[in-house]
This record gives sequence, C-alpha cells and structure tokens, in this order.
Amino acid sequence: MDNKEKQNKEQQILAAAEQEFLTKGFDGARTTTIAKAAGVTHAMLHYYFRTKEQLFERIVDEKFKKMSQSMFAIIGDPKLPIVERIKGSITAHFDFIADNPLLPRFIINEIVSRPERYEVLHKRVGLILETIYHDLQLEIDLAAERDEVERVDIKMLFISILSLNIFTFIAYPFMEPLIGELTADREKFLAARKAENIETILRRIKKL
Amino acid sequence: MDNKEKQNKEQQILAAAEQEFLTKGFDGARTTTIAKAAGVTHAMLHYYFRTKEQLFERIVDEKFKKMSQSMFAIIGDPKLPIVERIKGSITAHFDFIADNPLLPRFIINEIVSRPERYEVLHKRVGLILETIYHDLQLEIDLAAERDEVERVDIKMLFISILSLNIFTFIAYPFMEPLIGELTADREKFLAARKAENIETILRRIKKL
DNA sequence: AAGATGTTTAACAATATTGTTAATGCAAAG
DNA sequence: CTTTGCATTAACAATATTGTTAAACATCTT
Repeated sequence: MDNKEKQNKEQQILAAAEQEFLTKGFDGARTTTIAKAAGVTHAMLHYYFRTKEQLFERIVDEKFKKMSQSMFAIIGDPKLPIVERIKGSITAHFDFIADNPLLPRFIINEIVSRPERYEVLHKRVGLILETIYHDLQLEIDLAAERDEVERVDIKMLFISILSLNIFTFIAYPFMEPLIGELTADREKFLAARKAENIETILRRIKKL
Repeated sequence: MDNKEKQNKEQQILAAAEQEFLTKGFDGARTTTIAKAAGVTHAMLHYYFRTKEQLFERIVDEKFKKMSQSMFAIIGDPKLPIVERIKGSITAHFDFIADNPLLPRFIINEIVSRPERYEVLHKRVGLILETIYHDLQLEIDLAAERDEVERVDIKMLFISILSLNIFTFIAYPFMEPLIGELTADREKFLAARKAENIETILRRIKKL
C-alpha cells in the first residue's frame, strides 16, 4: 500500500474522530464508531493514535488553534475608521463561526470538563489579548473624544460580540423549533442574524 | 427507618444526580459516582430509579420545566411601558440564569445529543411563544408609531436578549482567564454584565 | 409475636468499551 | 529473492459500568 493511501487512512480516522468528538464530546464518543465511520478496524485506530485520549488530544489541539484564530478575527483592520473596523470584525467573526458551527460548544464543554488543559493556552492568548484590548481601547477613547462614538469598555463590547455571534450557533437547534418560519431557511436566518448583531453593537457605541 | 429518612435517601440521590448530570452530561456521569456522592450503595440507586436513563429523565424533566420558566421571564409585566417592561424582562431573565448557571449548557447539550425528546416540548412552548410574540410585537409597533422606540422584530430582540444573558454564564469559565481582573469578583462582574446587556438592548430599540 | 411489606446490602452477572498481541500481509531496499 | 519494516487483521484481554438477585434487615400491622 503506497504512502498516499496510508495517509488517507490516518486522515480518515482523524476526520471521523473530529465529527464524533465535536458532536458527542469525549465521553459520548466511541472509538469503535470512529473506526467504523473511517472504514477501518478499531485496532488500526489504536495503531495510529495509541489511545482514545491521544486521538482526542489531536482534535482538541487543532480546535483550540482554530478558536484562537476566531478570537483574533475580532481585532479587525487597524487602518479602517473605528466604526468600519468593528463592523468588519463582527462580520469576520460571524463568518468564521458559521464555517465552524460546532466549534464553540465543543470548546466550552471541553473547558468545563477539563479546565487544566485550558490553563496552558489561556496564558498565551490572554497576554496577547491584553495588548489588543489596550490598543483598541485607546482608539475608542480617541474616537470618543472626537465625539464619533460613545466611550465604552472594549472588553464588555468584546464579550457582547462573542455572545451575539456565538449564541446564534450554539443555540440554533434550540431556537429552530421556537422561532419557526424565521429559521426555516438557515442561510437567510444567518444573514439576518449577522445584520442584527452588527446593528446591535454599532448602536451600542453610537454617540447619542 | 422512618419515612422521612427514606425520602432523604431518594432525595439525596436526586440531588447528587442533578449535580453529576448538569456538570458532566449523561455520557460523562457515572451512577456509582452519584451513589457515592449521595452516600448510598449503587444498588439503592437502581432500586429507586431502576436505570440510569430513568434517573436522568427525572432530572431532564425538572430542568426542561425550569427552562420554560426562564423563557417566560422575558415576557415581563404587560402593565409597564414598553421600555420599562423590557428592562425588567432582561433583569428577571438574567437573575434566573444566575440562579441556575448550569442550566443552559445542560439543555443545549441535551437537545443536540437527543433532539427527539425535545420535539415533544417545543411544540407546546412554541405555540405559547407565538402568542406572546404576537402581543409584544403589537405593543412595540404601537410604541414605534408614537415614536417612542424603533420598529424592531421582537423575535430578533428575543434572541439577542437570550444571547447576551445566557452566553455570560455558558462561557464564564472560558472568559475568566481571558478577561482577567474584570472577572476577579464574580458578583461584580455579573452586575456589570447585567447592566451592559440592558444598555445594549435598550439602545437597540431606542429611537434615534 | 408473626406476617407482610418495603428497604438495604453484598455478591454476582452482563455487557460495552478500550486496549493488546501475535500472526499475517505487503511493499520497497539490498 | 530475501530481508526489513511498517501496515493490517482477528482474536483475545482487561476493565469499567450498568444492572440483577437473593438474602438479611427493619418497620408496621394485626
């Protein structure tokens, strides 16, 4: 068997594992189910990844990196005027989550059930974010002095953006039946939600 | 053993089960762990609740009812003027979730992993909500005609309120390290978040 | 006190799930 | 062609977890 096919097997296991872990979490996932979905015997899974834990680690690593990416999408383009910049940030972040809709719930569940692992990462990300906060806060304060926007706490704004964008996807299966026609066309609903989130945040910083 | 103590045992199992299921979910929960936490042999757990499933059902039932309650907290007091009414709604809803911080994540995970069960409930709640939407939308439209507020879609507003309030608690363990000092004093942080959510929503409907 | 009823315990059973191993296959390198 | 090394399989092992049962125990009724 040539190298391409071998890589395929490993890749197929990873793909199946990602699906299984993202939807069911570590506890709900079954290595046999992953193996079956990948089209290999479950011994192969152990051959390539040794244990369920290690296979899970691989997925978690990848997803935590993706998560970091998504956070930094909120920084936006520093060359734009602050309102445009924030608008672009929300859009970029929303679109990112739309492409990875299972990510937030997975990350949160993972952090709740194993906070230790998270400690490693958050220090790194936390420090970078502190710098970004500082810069953005400065820019907002300047714009506020020019009466372009309201003086707001950037961290609070940051949380609000995360809330509005992420909740849409975390709670989609919960809202679907409650909201009815509104969610019938997923694409349409998401577009409306994105616009609503932008409007909500922009109004939050609008000078009255 | 008298009846009071018997009820205690059953009650203790339920309490331990609630804690275990809310934090770890069905898959992560162990009946032996529940039994140990409740201070009984694990055979007792089966004696009272037959299976893990049935014990879980008990908790789910209770929590789904709580969830419904929390949704209706958003209706608010119809006698108040619309802005005051919405302000009160957000407060009531936020406080409710603050008292049941594990509830949203539990419900969402449950719905994702077993959508069937949810179908039964959502029809009932969905219909009631339709009526409420209709009434509230009417009231907002009237207020909009009097130029008191912006004309907004009540369902979108509803989702935004849920997003802002619930995300605070779902993602608290995720934000804690990223936000730093801000979350150091949980009570203070929550109070600030509640105020921020109210401000954000009120600005969303404010006539400009 | 005897019997009936429900409670409790410890030991056991059944099963699902993860992980291992030894034998086999297969492809490339010498 | 044989050796070497990795890939693959099937069968097995180990363990954790849920669930059962029969016997002991307690409590209440008559």
